[in-house]
Amino acid sequence: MLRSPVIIALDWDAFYCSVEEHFNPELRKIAFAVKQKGIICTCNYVARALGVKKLQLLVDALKQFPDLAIVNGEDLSRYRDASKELWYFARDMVWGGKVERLGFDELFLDVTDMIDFNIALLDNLHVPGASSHPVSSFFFRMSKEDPSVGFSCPVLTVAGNLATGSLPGDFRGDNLRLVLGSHLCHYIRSQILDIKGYTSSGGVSINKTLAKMAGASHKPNQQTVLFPEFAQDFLDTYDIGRIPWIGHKSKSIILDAIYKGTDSVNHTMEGARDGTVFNVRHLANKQLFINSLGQSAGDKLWDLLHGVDQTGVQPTPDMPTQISIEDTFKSLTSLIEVHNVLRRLSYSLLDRMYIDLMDSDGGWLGHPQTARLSTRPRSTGYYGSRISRSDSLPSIVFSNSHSRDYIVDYLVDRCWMPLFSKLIGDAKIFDIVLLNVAVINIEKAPAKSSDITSFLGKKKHTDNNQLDGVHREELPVTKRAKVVGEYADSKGPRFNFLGDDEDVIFEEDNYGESCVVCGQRMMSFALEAHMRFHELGD
DNA sequence: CTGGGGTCCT
DNA sequence: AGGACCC
Repeated sequence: MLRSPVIIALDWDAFYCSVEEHFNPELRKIAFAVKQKGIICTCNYVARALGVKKLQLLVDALKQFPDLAIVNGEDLSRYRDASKELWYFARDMVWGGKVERLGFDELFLDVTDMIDFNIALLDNLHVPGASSHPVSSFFFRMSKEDPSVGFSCPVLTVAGNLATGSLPGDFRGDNLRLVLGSHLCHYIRSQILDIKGYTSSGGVSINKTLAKMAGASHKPNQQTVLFPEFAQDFLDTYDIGRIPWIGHKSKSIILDAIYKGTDSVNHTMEGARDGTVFNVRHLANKQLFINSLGQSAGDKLWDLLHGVDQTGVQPTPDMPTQISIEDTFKSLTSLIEVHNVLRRLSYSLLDRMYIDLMDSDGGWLGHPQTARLSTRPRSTGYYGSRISRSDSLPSIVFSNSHSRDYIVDYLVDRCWMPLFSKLIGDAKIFDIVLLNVAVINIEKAPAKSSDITSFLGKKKHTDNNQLDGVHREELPVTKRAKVVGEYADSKGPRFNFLGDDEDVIFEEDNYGESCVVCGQRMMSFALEAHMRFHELGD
């Protein structure tokens, strides 16, 4: 018999606020919001009770609620740290570590194996011929090895809310597995609250989308189970735009396709078209979805309307696939301003790389291959659209023998500024409201091994790619010996100088820079004044 | 006025 | 390189 997965969706309540309350418990009692620039990105439940909204403009909220306390949340470090801690904590409880993170505050847990193991234990208690399991209390085991690790739960009842308010016809098969899932969900949430101090909302169902939507239906600090026999009824009342993975664009395309040819006067406003799942299901069909959205997306979204979500839990890797730092401004119009911002962003980016890509010994766990610079021009395209340019990332960022200052200067002048020139092209005048620096294409470093020869044989090619010629020439010869020494110690690859046989003459200090405007070479510290010269001159 | 991040697909 | 989606 085909068994459905058991998926738990967890969502930390008002996450940024919870983190701030963790640092400052006084906040717990008052209405406060976390702001980023001119917007309230989230607020605690005390504030929500007053009517403060998420994503509300800060000025509007303060007009309406003059006493609302405001915390600046533009620096995400605290939230990122807390997010990682909670993710690891949850992951340690889930067999096989099958936990996927979505944003900073949501997790998907595939607990199918844990449920199946415990269902087998429950079945051993089953009396043949009896219509249901005879036990009202059951010890759910959280460890295969240690039978004393786990929790007791009443297996004849569901923990938390029911998505449609009704119980399933029977408590066997997949339904029983979801009932166990609800108790597991409750236990995991209790552990997270008791040990980490964070409340959460939980959803339990047979796939990620249904679990996520179930969890969102009762907040905060609650959980909800959605049995598959009620999934369609549950979904049918929702607007399609509220189904995860159906965004504004897809919704618009779908409704356009359905209402194509109807009187546009009557349907100028989105609200005039019925976008409920029920309505869309009955007015459209799979072929219409595929025709308007393409085979892949059409197929996927049509399935979603029917509670079918084939995407399993994809365990989030320890290393991110990209790291980016950005800032927004009213207006940035001069190279010197851009230069200064890129400098500041580069320090943050380097710090992030040290935190996310290094092990405790200072060895690199992964090497980004590409640097990407993104901007948002003031008023071209729709709001939020970005343009970007990328190039290979100078390997000096992996150096442990250069100062942070040196590496940042190098990055700004040799990487970000040239990319910025490429971005603005021939235009001498620009107006930028966002700058984002990112390192992407992060290649996982080979596992540490004492077997140097096999390691070299495998990594020779990529290591050669990783080392750009400029940097190779600039490394002082004393560093070269040091790096090779570390290499032999198998601390993980820094630079590969093997195969580079000829002796290179290194300059004492080769830190000259070229001005991106006129190409003149100068020391980095002179660049700022030089840029100002250009500003005044033009 | 309209964050600061992320992932995956095309 | 951009665009869709998520938070």
